[in-house]
Amino acid sequence: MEESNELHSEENKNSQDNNKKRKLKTPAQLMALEKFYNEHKYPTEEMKSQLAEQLRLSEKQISGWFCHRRLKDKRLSRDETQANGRQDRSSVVIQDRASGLGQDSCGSTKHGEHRFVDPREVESRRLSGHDFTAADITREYRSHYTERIGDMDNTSSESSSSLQDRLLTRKEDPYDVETSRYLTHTKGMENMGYKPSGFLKVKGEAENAAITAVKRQLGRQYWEDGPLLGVEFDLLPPGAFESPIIGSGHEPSTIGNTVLRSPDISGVKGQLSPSTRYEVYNSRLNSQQENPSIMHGFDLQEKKSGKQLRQKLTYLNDTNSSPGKNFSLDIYKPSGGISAYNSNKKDRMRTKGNYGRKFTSEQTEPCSDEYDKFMSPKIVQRNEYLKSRPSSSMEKFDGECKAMKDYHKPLRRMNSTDEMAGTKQARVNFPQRDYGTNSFAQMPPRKNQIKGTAMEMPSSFSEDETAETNSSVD
DNA sequence: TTGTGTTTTATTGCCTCC
DNA sequence: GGAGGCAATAAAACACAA
Repeated sequence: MEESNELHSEENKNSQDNNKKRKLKTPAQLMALEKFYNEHKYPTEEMKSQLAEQLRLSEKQISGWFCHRRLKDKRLSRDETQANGRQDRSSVVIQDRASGLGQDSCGSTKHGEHRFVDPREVESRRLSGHDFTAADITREYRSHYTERIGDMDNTSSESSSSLQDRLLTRKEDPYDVETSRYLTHTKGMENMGYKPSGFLKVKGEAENAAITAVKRQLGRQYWEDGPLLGVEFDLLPPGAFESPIIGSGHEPSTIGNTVLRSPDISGVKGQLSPSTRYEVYNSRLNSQQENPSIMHGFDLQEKKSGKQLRQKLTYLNDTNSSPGKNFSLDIYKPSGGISAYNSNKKDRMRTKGNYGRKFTSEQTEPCSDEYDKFMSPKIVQRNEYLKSRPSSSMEKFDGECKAMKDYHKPLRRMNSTDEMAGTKQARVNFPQRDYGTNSFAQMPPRKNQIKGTAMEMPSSFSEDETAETNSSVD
């Protein structure tokens, strides 16, 4: 350990030269990391190196971040499991079994029983294409990128297990509608050749049974595309939440033969779905980029709204991040961990941490285009992905980075005057937006959306997107 | 403004695999 | 033995309530 200590001390010296205190990752870095994490929970050294270079972080930091990220996933999954354990022990069993496939993304070598499938092996296999036919890969990519183009979540067999787990183990919450929807869809995907691996497969089957049981208990017909478990809700007034959540937003989104509706959140209390700060942040950024002014306007008015609204919005957001919704809401959503996942944290489903953090002058955006890339409108990402998928993630990484450079050139920060203007603008724009047919990125951001940091974050809002947004409204 | 609680980041030690 | 990873821990950064 002496060596490592020396190394640490050396690094400490170096780092301390720069800053004695720990540095927070910038949003760009976080997004990049999250995105990469969702694709590669166990990045190779080369990947780490490139990532570090691109994000201007040390490889050690990268490694550390990934490690902590995996731990976070694991911890959250565990907590989630415990939370659900009382209500559905079978779920725990299933989950534990499934964890060997990916739930334990860290593939802890300490847990020998999980070693039979090393996540790294899965990862490498995924990378190398083993275990998948070319068609499977194609399908995976297709489902991956069409389900949520530009979305950080992933449906790949293992890398999203954590999120899937969290999403799929929530029996007690209304979210299960989405879950069942997702499972239903998963079935469909099986028919299409998509085979959920490991956890998804096992979990899905069991979950269906549980959902069926719930349906029976309710004694009412379960709506595949309707309100939650036989509960009908009154439509929200168009002005609710200062956003047209209802209105056009209730127009079902149609993808293929699947009709997806934005779930009615009225009357749905609490039971927030998992959401990482990053997710929140991401969703905020999505909202912001869609129309930065909206954020500010909303933020200003929302401060008085309190938790209730936050929860609703959170649910909205989370609902949209549910797998089932991903088919229509191609939102950049990571499969990241949860910041609020248990009873203790339900009320904490608000933005915290990084998203409100201010970046010091020392904390420069390592790759503003990188940042923009991940902030990029879904359309751009869709085009990116559909156009051509780079042979490697890093290539894609680079490509996107460059692409976004051009895309967000016209961006500039708003000054306080702009902000005020934006606030006004927001009030005008809000009711016009079609949340039903667009991603929830266009939904009203939550309270505290980019509080304080809003001005510091490079906006990806561009004229093109303005046009796009407006056109969608029209 | 301050105290408290949470999250993130960094560090360290140990373990397992190669 | 080195590399990579996990777990525990401390501390910083932050949000929020009083």
